[in-house]
Amino acid sequence: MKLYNSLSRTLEDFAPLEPGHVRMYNCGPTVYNDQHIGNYRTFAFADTLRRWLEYKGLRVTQVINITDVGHLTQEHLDSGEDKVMVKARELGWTAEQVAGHFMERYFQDRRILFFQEPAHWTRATRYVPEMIALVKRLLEKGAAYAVGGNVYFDVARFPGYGKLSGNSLETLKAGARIEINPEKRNPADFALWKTDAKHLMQWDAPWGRGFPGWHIECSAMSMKHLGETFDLHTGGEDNIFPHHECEIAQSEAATGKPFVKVWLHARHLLWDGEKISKSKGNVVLVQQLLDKGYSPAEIRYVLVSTRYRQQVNFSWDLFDGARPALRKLAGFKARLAEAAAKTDGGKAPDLEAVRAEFEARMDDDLDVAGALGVMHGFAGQGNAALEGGLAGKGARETLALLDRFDGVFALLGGGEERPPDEVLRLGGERVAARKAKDWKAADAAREGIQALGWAVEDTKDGIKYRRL
RNA sequence: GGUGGCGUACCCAAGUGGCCUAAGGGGACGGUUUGCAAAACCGUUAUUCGCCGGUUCAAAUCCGGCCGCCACCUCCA
Repeated sequence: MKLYNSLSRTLEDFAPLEPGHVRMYNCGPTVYNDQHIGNYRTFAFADTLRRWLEYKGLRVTQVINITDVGHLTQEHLDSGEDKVMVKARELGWTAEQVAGHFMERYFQDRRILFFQEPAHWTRATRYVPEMIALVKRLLEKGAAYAVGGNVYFDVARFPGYGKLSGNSLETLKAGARIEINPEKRNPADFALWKTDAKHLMQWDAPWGRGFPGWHIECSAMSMKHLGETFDLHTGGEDNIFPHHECEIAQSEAATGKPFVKVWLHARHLLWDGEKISKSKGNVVLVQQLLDKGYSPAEIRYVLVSTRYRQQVNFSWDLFDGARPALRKLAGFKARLAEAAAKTDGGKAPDLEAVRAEFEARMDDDLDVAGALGVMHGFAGQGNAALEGGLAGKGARETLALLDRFDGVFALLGGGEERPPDEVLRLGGERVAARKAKDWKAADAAREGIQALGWAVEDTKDGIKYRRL
């Protein structure tokens, strides 16, 4: 399979360092706030990547980090407060409570959206000793320096600095909006450890009581669980610089080995043409989508259906379109399940050809849009085959392939929702009325059901209900 | 100022040198089916890929210029 490596800026054939076993690290959320739909797009990409690797028979060791130490923001630089601290003050909570609360909300959303559990959740606060050890190692190698209780990475000592982002020390200097910090040897030097008595979260370190720099956590945690060189590292495009650039610098300076083989970055999504941000008031949460009546599968469909490397512009229209699109696939699956129980008959579509086409799409840097197109074409062919009498063994084989595909997207797993009792009661009335050919009463029952937000389908196998 | 990316129908989106007079989904319209519907199936909906040049037997796909949009360089998925 091919993956687009941000580091080489080319499509590369991917093969894990250890045959059959992929080691992957996903940059996760900073838990000082609810994660919005844009965040979940990136997480959904990582989830899909893992599912695809597993489809291909590879074992995947997945690590997802949780940044539960805040990091300094521009507007709070003077006060020395980070995001978690600001939030803690707003809510009157401790930093731990803030992180714990939003982490729980994040986990809940992930369950709702059918994300798989990683092998390891790495919370930054649980890995401070590893970070300190890594900082020590960098100091010993002369790649970092301590000054006034702080430790900085010395970018001038790492020639590869800039290889991921395309920046160079010169261009960074030219566009510098970084305030000059007299402690630093080079303005691009970044903090590995900050000594700060006022910070809410502090740990003892050889350089003073304080807190770790942002970038060091990912290097320490990923290398602990995945080794000094591992296969895949994902994140949002905003992580390319400075975060991932700095991770590469400190990791490779410490080990002398390549850090990550393939870097994968998901592009951001916009909402109605604008970047999602609190100040624009366009932050959309998973819970809001659920409240509006979109199902988890519909949300997932929208999140996943545009290729991760493509910037996407979200709007309510996209979510509205997901229901009918998904209905075709879910209806196909339900019909196959019914036909599977009957005696053999009809002719199945060319399953081998469909499978090959689907896999070719996914192998091409996770072309989910293309793969979904194959699934829709498959549903079209399959439905036509069912109309032509496909049943029994052929239906079972067709269903098995559909299920196999869906293992990658997790869109069709949810069972049929049971309609409310009132809908079922009216449905019973409609059945009786139709039997008596009392069309007026039958129509009235249908209208009543529709008023409750449900649709009916009169099939030869009985009445069926579907959410509008 | 520097760095990276994008622009395909009403909307979303695949395709990156010839199977393209451009997948697929949504929407719209017509047909089959249905008591009427719904669902399903069949068909129609871009001779054209931001604009202008160039390379080539051949370009949405390569090159140059222009226009527009976005991201990063500061916390951000």
